[in-house]
Parts: sequence; C-alpha cells; structure tokens
Amino acid sequence: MATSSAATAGGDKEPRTERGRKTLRRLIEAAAAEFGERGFHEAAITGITRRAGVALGTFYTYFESKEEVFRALVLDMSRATRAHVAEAVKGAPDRLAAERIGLEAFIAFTRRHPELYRIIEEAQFVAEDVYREHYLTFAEAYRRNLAGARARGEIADGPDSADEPRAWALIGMSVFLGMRYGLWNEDLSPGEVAEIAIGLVSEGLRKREG
Amino acid sequence: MATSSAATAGGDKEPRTERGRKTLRRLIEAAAAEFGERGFHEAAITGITRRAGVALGTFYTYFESKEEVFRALVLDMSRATRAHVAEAVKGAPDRLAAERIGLEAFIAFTRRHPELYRIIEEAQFVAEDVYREHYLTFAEAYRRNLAGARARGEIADGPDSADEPRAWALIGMSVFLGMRYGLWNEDLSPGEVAEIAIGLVSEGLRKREG
DNA sequence: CGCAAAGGTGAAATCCGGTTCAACTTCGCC
DNA sequence: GGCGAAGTTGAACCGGATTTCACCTTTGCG
Repeated sequence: MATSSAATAGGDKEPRTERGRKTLRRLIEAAAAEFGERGFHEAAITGITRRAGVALGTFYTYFESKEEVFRALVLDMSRATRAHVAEAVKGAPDRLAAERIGLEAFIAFTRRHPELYRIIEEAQFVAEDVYREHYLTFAEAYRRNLAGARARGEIADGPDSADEPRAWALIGMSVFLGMRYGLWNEDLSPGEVAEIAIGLVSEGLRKREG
Repeated sequence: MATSSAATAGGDKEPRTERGRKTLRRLIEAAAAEFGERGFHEAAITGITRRAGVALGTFYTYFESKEEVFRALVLDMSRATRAHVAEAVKGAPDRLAAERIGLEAFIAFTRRHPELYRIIEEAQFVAEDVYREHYLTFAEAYRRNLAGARARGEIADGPDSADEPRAWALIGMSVFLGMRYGLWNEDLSPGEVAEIAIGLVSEGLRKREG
C-alpha cells in the first residue's frame, strides 16, 4: 500500500524533479510503516526519515506537519480499500454473492495490510474529519448498492429508510470481523468467516417452520 | 459513569481516610471527563487535577502514571457497559427480543455517555491489551448466549463453530450503529435503528418465495 | 491535646520530539 | 560549463507535558 496517489492527495509542494518524486514516495512509504507499527503519537518524524534514508529536514520539504502526512495517508488508504473491495466484487452475479466476496476480500486485505487497518481506525482520534468522511463515503456507496439490489428484487424488500442503517450494520460487521479474524488471530480463513457472517444476514436467525 | 469501582480496579494505593476516598473519586471522574473530551494524548494531568480541584502532585498520590488511570477507566467502563446491557436485557422473552433490546440499550447508552464510547475505542491505540480483553470477554458472553438460544431452539440451528463469528458480527454491528446513530447523529432513535438492524439479522436479506 | 500517618501542594527537574533555518549539494536547461 | 531552481542536511530551537520532591496541612486516634 501507500500508493503513489498520496502525493496527489496531500496539499504539499509537488516535487519538480525525478529525484524529488522518488524521495516523496519513499517518505510516504516510510510514514505508512512508521505509523502502522507505532501509532500516530509514538511515531517520530526521525523514525520516518530514518526509514526513508533521508535527513530530518527533508520531511518538511514535502509536508507541513506530522498530521498532514497522516491525513494524506488516511485518504490514500481509504481509496485503496474501497478500490480493492470494489475490484473483488466486480463479477458477482447478485448482491448476496457480492456481500460474501466483498467481506472475504476485506478480511483478507486487512490481514495482508494491518498498517492500513490501524491507520484508518486511529484516524478516529487523530483526524476525525477524514475518518468520518471515509465511512460516510463507504456507507453511502453501500446504501446505493442495497437500494439497487432491492429494486432489482435480488434481496428482500423494505422501506428506503432502512437501507442506510442496514449499510452501517454491515460495515460494522466487516470492520470487526476484519479486526478479529484478520488482525488478531487467523484461526479461521477469510472465506470461512465470510460464509458464516453472510449466512447470518442472508438467512436470518429466526427459526422457520418446516 | 466513572463508577466508584475504578478504585478497586486500579493497582493504586488505596486511600485510608474518608478525605482520600473522596479525592480519588473526584480524580477518577475528572479523568473520565478529560479523556472523554480531549482524548488520551491531548488530555493533560493538569487538566484532570484542575477539574478535580486539587493540586498537580495529588494525582501521583493515587496513580503511578497517566496510562494507569486510563487503564483503570477502561476496565471500569467495560464493566459498566456490559452491566448496563445485561440489565436491560434481563426480562427478554427470547433471544431475538434480547438482541433488539440490547442493541437499543447500547445505542442509547453511547448517546448518553459519549466519553465512555470514546475511551474504550481509544484504548485500542493506548492500551491494546485491555481493549482486547474487553471485546474478548464481551464476545465470549455473546457466544454463550447464542449457543444457549440454539440449544433451546429459539434461533435457527447451525454448527457450534459458527457461534463465535456470529457473535463478533453482531458486536461489530452494535459498535458501528452506536457510533453512527449514538455519537455522530441522532436522526434516528435507538429504537428505530435497533428495529431495522435486528430485522436484518432475524429475517435475513434473502428473498423468500410467496 | 498531641502526634504519627495520610493527604496535599506546586515549583522545578527532566525529557522529548516537532519544527525551523541557513548553509550546502545536485539537477536540468540554455 | 555555468547558473538558478530544486532538493538535502542536521544542529539548534522551542514549547509543552509528565513526573519528582521537600515541605506543609489535615486527619484520626489514644
């Protein structure tokens, strides 16, 4: 992760030369590693520059402050996460299949990129505005998907007003399952977890006669 | 919040006199307010002592460090949250009813006590061990409830191994709905949100013929 | 009352990491 | 090959926070 697009995201001085672009890229990657491992407050600019192999002052050629890189990183990772899930879900035949595939992809993704999960979640306490933005964007896309699926008759019908809370419920599920089975412990595979969780929301807990 | 039991929770020097107990209680309440409003790192010991109306040094009569109070507070709030939900759910006729009531109580609780929500979630980045402990305890209790309900035939059956992921899924739902509809915006009542979310997991998204 | 133990005080020690800046090097183009 | 712009350097500055400590006040009990 820490894709090249973070350069675009930041309100920083764009580098004019090839050397500059390369340094910026290394700083961004170093920052992702440093923040991911140590958290925002434990992370040190010197740690970032050491990882990037540049001097302390160089950091301030590209960023105004510690918080600014952090914000740029969150935006970047927010995009990366959404893009990854969207890509995985692309060929799904219907909404329920998409849910399963998306959840599985999300858990596998947090397992592969724990820094990314951590940085986004820590944003809640470091840059609340971008954190909200991230989930509001995610939830809105999700809500539209649910509304569309209802319209096409792929899932059970219900009032429009239920789509948004449903979307948040499903996101919350994903995030916690990602934390538990992606970050904390890998005792179940992403596929198994997704199967069970989507089973829950597709079939429901209510007992049916028969 | 910030119940008296935090005194018990901390590994601090127990006060021997009435005056001491009173001061400790005020410090704990002040700490909850300070951490809740400003977050762990922005919070200052001077802020805590100012709120409590005592001198700076007094803090160190009862706590070894800033982190120690924070941990004590998390333990305390973890208990308070579980106790509150358990109490609300007490008279529920069956598991599905308990789910609805519990979720509604949780959302209402975070709305009433935002500091509590914030402190517990921030623990993820300040004292990860107590954070894990909190959710592992919560999830284990939840899992047992689901297993019991299955055994009694109150909810759809399934393999034992599904109970744990189901529990985590339901907890994640609650936490995110608490954040969105408890903390961020009160455009829907806790009851409405709980109704929709529990509808989702009890009836399921799959379309049924008929 | 009297005095040890408990509690309270706040100035000062201590630490620490973010940010600045003036001097230096490299780059890219004419 | 030379010149201005871009990039790099790291020592020093700086503010702010936690924690310590020697001294003072209050409490509770015989």
